[in-house]
Amino acid sequence: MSRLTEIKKSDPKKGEKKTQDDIVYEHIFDAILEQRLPPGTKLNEESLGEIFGVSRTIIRRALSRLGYEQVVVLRPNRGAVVASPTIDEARQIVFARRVVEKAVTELVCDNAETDQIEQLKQLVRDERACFDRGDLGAGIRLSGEFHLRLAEMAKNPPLLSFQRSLVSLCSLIIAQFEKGETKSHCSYDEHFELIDAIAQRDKDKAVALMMHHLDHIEHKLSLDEEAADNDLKAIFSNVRSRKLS
Amino acid sequence: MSRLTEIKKSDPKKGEKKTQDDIVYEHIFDAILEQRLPPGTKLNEESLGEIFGVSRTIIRRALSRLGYEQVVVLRPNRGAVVASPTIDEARQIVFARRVVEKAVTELVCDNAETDQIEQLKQLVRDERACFDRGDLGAGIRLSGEFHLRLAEMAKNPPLLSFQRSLVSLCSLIIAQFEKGETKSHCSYDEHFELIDAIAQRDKDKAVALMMHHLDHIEHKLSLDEEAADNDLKAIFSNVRSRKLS
DNA sequence: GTTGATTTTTATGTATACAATTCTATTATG
DNA sequence: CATAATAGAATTGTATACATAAAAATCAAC
Repeated sequence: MSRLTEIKKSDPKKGEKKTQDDIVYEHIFDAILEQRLPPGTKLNEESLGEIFGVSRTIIRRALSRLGYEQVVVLRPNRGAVVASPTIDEARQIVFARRVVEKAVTELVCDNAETDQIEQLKQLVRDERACFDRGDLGAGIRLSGEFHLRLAEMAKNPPLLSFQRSLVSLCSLIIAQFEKGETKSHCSYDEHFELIDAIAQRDKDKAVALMMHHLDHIEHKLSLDEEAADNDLKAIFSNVRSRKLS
Repeated sequence: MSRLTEIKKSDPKKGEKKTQDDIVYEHIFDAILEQRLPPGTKLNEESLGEIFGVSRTIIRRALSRLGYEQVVVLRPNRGAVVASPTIDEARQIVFARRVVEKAVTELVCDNAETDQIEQLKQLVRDERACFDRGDLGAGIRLSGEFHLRLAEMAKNPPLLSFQRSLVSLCSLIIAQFEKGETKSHCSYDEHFELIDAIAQRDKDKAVALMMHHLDHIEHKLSLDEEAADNDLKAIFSNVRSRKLS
């Protein structure tokens, strides 16, 4: 396999303290968020090493970090795969996100500065642009970044770190349970509403909007559950009329 | 340095799927929780490797996991040290814990099974025994385990993983800001009360008790802040009567 | 042809060697 | 005497080699 991405060792750009495994981590992370690496994909250490032009040491570091965030599943002696949460696990993840997002939203209403709010708006404009031009992958990533930016604005590093894990897991869930349907991704409307509520320092409204926002994800899960159920029933609809083995 | 702990490679005990870095991770984790490794301690990779009888590869894995949980601080090219949160950071950690513990407590009130509650009680009895016999270290660890057990009972893996990080950070905070004072560690009383509320499925009471429990930690921080302030004032009380430089 | 055992191959886990960086001690200089 | 510069030691970062465990392929027997 050829080296798609050469990592320069000495790239003395401003403020770049990123180490090599950070870069690999972010590339894989983004690829998962943008659904270029769908749930279940095996992540071979040597292949990744060749792709990024680094040794397995670096790849393993990046993978174990992703594993800690539960975005990939590390199976001892059997390598890493992109996580593919069940519907139940997805519900638990969304629940955890409700808990965190509520706290984050309230903190942001208290602490947000006006220029930060302006930056948020720009981010959502970018998000809208992506969806408009059909770039789903980048759109989903920016949608996730919106929520990460909120967590940053809450100025609580532990919550931010947890949010990072939850946002990527949610992107994974969306990737897994929302095959093909694009229209549901018009989340930017809700993002704009949320920003307005925050700008008005209206905690109750902002939290309500956020919960409503999460309801949408959860609703999809129920739909999918029914669909899967129907599929199974369809697949085995002939069982009763046949001899069982 | 001698090998304090030999790790057997083939120890086919029941259900033991622990890999070597898990074991190293837990040993260091426990040492931090029990305050045998005080905040600020440098964690030298080679020394740790000799102590545990493994190569730096394993040690680095364990350290980066601890770093991800923010229990140790990883400074690029400069090694790992046990985290020593400032009072502000401590407040943020306690805040995050309020958020998680509230959710956990409510979930546990809904889902706790009677035999789990009995196990909890036993745990707190053990905790009390530790403090009674003066084993602060083990007591603090069991106190932390009480909260981890609650998070397990909430049956929400993402919340549990976050709780794990927060509990160890809180132990660190207690270690840092509560030097010498033992009497404050009579948290087991509050733990018993909390168990009762859970057994009665009284959500409001349980949450209130939990918040009150966390108030105690936060109160310590304020005390310590004042103390530090007083110390500084005492140290420099002679400045005004002296020539400055 | 299907099943099961055995070998071969591939991938992961761990140790080690070397490179790059930071820390420390010594010396030089004002 | 303090400060700066520099050489050396110690420590971390990365690549690689080897050990070990899965997975795949081959072959045997039925």
